[in-house]
Amino acid sequence: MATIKDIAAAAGVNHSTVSRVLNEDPTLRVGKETRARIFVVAKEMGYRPNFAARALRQGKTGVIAIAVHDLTNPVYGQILEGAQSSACASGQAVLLGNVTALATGKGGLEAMITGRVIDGLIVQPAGTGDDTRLLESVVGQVPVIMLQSAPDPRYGTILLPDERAAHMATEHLLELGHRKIGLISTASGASFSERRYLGWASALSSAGGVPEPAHVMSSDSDAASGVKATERLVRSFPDMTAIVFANVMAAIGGLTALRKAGLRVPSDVSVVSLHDIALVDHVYPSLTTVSLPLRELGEKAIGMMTGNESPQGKVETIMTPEPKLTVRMSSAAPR
Amino acid sequence: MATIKDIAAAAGVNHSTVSRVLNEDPTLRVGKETRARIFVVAKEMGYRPNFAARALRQGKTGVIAIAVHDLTNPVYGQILEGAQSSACASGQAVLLGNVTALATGKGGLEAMITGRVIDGLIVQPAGTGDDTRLLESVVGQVPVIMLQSAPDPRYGTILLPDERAAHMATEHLLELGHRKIGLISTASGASFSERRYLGWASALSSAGGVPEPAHVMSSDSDAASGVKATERLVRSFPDMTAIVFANVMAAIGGLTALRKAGLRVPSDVSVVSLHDIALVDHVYPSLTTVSLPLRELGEKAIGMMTGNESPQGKVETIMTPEPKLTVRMSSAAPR
DNA sequence: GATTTTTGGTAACACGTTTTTTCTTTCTAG
DNA sequence: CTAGAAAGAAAAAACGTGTTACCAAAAATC
Repeated sequence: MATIKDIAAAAGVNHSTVSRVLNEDPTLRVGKETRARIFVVAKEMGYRPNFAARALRQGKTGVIAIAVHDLTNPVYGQILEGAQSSACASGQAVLLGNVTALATGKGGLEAMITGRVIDGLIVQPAGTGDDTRLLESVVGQVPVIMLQSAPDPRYGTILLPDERAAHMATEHLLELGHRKIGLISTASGASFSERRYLGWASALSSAGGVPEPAHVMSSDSDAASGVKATERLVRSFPDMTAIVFANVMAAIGGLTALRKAGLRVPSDVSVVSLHDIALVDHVYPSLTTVSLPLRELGEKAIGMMTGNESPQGKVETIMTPEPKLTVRMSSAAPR
Repeated sequence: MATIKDIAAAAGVNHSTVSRVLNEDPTLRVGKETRARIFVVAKEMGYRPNFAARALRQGKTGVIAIAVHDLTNPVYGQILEGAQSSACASGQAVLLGNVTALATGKGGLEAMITGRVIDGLIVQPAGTGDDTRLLESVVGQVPVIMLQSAPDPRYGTILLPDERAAHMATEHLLELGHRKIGLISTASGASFSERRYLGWASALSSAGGVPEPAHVMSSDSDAASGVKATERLVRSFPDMTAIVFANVMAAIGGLTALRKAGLRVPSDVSVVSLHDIALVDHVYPSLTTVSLPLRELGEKAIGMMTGNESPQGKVETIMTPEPKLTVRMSSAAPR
């Protein structure tokens, strides 16, 4: 509650001197003991600059919004945690948004941007129409970083090593001896779906196989959608002996679908999924996964946003930590 | 980017008149056509009030922080979604915090509060020391609402019908014919753990049984912790034929533990859990659950915070929608 | 001894609102 | 016709910062 003027009065100086001392203005020359006195007084009065006043004067708030679709999805949760902790470390704050609500205008994001509440926006797109609507309405008004999206000069982009991870997942199945390997992909049209497809395809090719686009089914990143996509795949291609899931929530749904179809995992069908979350140890059978650096994705996004250059047009791919294969019960050699 | 002065100039009036017209100041009398002109000009120039300036003048920001422990837990995700959508509807924004980070001071919440960034704080405590540390450091500085906590005159409280839900879960098992029913509770000392315990105990009592405190094991609200608690329970009491889980993530871990212990669900041990999340359809076997109104919890919290009276000391229990039992594969009559 | 330079700060304004006060004009009642 | 009320709106003040411009005195230089 103490303002800069209270500090100034207590220290017996002008309030502008307090401001300049606390902000370490290099153009101000101030006596050694005056400076010390100001610091002491400010500390003991528990002074904190008023956020609104500072934001008004400086034209920025230090608040970054991050929009995801589905807060109940642990995959996004990890990204959020990364962003959150990274933002805290640099004195920023993270404002939480829901893509669907935002896109429909109900989220008030529009007002947040034009009202200069937020300094930047980070979006984890799902590859749906909502994403592009949201993007169109905000790009140019505020720095935007799209996670896992197709690079574009209008916004910054951060990518995961999707191709590499999908390649590793597929390779694992190939090494076990599988040859008929399907892919449950993420939303068609999304940039990361593309890259994961390429990883799957390249692994098959380098093993002498032929990647069949028909062996790919699209799914959203949730269990219910994974169920349906898996049902489609096993109905169309009953001879598949293994499936790569581009998203772990879809994979969890996939296990349900396979069970209902009377297929045993891994003896009838092996399953490998991207995204190594805690949950995969607790589904049955536990899922073999390839991890992706999700936390780092969130961290890097904040880093790019708070960097001194504008994020526009920048593209970064996260290379460390590398994707890591963790073999669990859902994958085995074909019978 | 258009300011109120730009609107004023374009409409040929003083900027204060614009402000009062747009905010519908009832004490202002203004000509019919002047008012109309101001509205038109404001709309076509796309005017939005500057957030910082308004916050500075009004002494509040319209931003509410909500702190949870674990963003990757779908249970908390539902609470967040409820809070988020409710906040949006009333023109507020939700700032996301992590309890652990906040408590250690690294989260910058302290600065957010003393800097008047946030108008209020909603905390979902886990019943750990972090919660109380966080609480002590902020209570009195800003309105606080604790979810699912023991009521206290210093903050507002919102409760779920925990006892009723736990009672229903236990009753379901009793009706199936079970008599030896254990409880995997949530963090000991937490207020909601207490209430869930009472629900379990009262159901047993009213069926003529005797609730044994030894048949209760504490677990945190995550799968790994659920594994350990379940192991302890089945090791100590191999004759249990059913278990009530106070938290669904613990239940998911519990399934893993039972499987490893060689116990079949539901033929050897029946399982019922609180919290009806999408995931329970996709574990094996699918979980019988009793739902709790989590979204409503988040919504109500925002409602209490934005209500005209101070939330301090208020206590509300959410009664609608009622807890609902959904029977799935994990519960059956004992052999 | 006069002028410049350095030291150590102060004074004032700007940021964009909201709110309170004040001012002019026009209507109304007596 | 005139006092006062009401209508319609402008002016000014305030919120707490940050920043630019400026100033007085002391010290250094010419």
